[in-house]
Amino acid sequence: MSMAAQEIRIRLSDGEARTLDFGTPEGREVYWHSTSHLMAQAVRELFPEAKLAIGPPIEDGFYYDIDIGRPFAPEDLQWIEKRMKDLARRNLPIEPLALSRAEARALFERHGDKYKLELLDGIPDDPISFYRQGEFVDMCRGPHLGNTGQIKAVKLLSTGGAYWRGDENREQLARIYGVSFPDEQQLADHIHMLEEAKRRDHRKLGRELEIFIQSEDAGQGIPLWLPRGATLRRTLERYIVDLELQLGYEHVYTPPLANVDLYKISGHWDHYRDNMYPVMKIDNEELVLRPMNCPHHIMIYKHGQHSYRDLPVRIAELGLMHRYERSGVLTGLARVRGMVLNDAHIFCIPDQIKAEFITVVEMIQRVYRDLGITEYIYTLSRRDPANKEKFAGDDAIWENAEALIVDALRDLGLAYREDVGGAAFYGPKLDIDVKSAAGKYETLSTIQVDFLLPERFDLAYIGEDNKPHRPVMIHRGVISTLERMTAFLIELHAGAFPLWLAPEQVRVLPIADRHVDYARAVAAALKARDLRVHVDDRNEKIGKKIREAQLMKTPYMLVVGDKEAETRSVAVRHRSDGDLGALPLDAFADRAAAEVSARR
RNA sequence: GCCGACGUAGCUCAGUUGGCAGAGCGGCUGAUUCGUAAUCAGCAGGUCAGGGGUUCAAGUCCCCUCGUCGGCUCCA
Repeated sequence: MSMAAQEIRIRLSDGEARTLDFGTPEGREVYWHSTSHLMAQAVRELFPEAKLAIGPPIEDGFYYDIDIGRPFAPEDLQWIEKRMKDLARRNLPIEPLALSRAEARALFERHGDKYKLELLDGIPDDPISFYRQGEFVDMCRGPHLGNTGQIKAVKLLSTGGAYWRGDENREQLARIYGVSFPDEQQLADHIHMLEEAKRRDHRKLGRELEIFIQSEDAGQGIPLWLPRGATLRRTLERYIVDLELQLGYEHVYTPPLANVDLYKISGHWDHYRDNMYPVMKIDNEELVLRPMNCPHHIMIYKHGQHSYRDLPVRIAELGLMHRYERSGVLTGLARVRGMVLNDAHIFCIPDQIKAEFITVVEMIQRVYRDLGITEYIYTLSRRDPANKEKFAGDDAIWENAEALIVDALRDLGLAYREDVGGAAFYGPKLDIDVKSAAGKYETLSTIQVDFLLPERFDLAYIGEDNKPHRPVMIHRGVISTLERMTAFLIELHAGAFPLWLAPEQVRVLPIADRHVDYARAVAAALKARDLRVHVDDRNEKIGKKIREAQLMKTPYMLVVGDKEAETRSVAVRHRSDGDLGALPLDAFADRAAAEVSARR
């Protein structure tokens, strides 16, 4: 992509002309917004009955929600795209236009534009800002490009359903997604990037690399981990548990079934029931599959008395939980119905919150470094002071907690976004959103301060004054669920996991049958160094064995033949660096073991 | 859950206007013993997602169910 500024000429609703750079978020926003209008114009010409809803720019393109009484077919997109190109080529001026409320209403009524009429009712202005290009007029705040000719390269990407105003009880509209650029090469690069994301799709790689499968018979949203996937998962489990033990967490095991009363006390039964499986009545109990682990950890905290000297108490678990997710949202390992969360609950004195927060953030940074995650942002979710009734606890507690978090973030020197009103009902939180291979940010880690559950479960510690006091809970998840983290890592690394995570680290490839014994000896020596190694002892040519090891993205392939067997060496091939030449077996073992412990 | 598309061998996919279910890879057997991305030959493998219907005849047309994919809504 060209680094030079790409100037685009725009026009504000008052008619003033300005220039923007397509390379900036504002520039792209205007550019794509105008492209969505161009698409609406094309659709209107091809489908005169079409009722337009909304057509905003999004992070990587634009969409327009349109009602033509049926969904769009792929062929429709071709026609629309072609018409858009014609309209762009005609280089129509895009001009602002002020219409009075009455004029706007008359215009929409003439077209039967019921969605626009509804939007109009929500806009207080009079007159109202419109833009016109050729025959086409759309209500819009703007700004827009000065003319359609600046739209050089357009691609309509996909269609889908969308509810009017995002409300599933209202009309279902047809949405068309697209993207556009000032230059054909940029479009080609963008399409290439989309293909690359598809190539990395963890569902595709998960099957090809034998990480997991889905079984129709086992049920929806219940992936089955294959041996190689289980090895990857076990590596993650051991890594995170060891790290947590080092950092002063105590690990526990609690079962995924619970008496529903536990979740009635916690409030989940009221707030979260739609995501829970129904109650199972057995003997005299009503059992549920838990959607979260917190109440179990609270039971463990409550089991004994706690002195202020013992706090913070950090209870951790790789906790199995089940959540009912609507069938349409299930996605490979990324969105499932049964999952294992890297969960912990820190019970502390209020003035320990800041220090605990800092420790958890530092832990997350370290874990990301080890996993190869480099791009992420912090989001502080606060209470909305204008909407206090949605949040539990009094002002002083909230103000104090938010101040502590801000203070901690300042000590850490971290830039962060704020999401006012995004807090959990029980307290403020910090989310860490990680950039995925597809370029989208998703929340993998979270740290939440909770004043409510200690209250509901009547938790206490004994203070210096020999009286009971209420502790604060911090809920924190570092590596998310093992399912989602695995999906994320597959896509991040395109299946080529760093050596320490690779399910199969080394594959030994004997050249002929007479080298199999030596190959097995090599494997045994490497296993003794805790390396995960297999021997490909099939009667196949070396080229084929290499090809298949490459396709499985095996980090190291060791070719062994007469020369190597005689000198107790291995011919090392790396999956991305190629043939590295021969090394003494011990030297290779040292090199690989060092690479594993450095987690490179 | 809603809208749409799709579902053929373990995997990737062909299969004409309805007329005998196919290929490559993989698997098995045999030959071959080979030096950095696919050795050759033979064989086996199917309730065409499941159920119902139309028809002389259904992988193909219609209906229902299940699942997958793309969206919406929601989210670790």
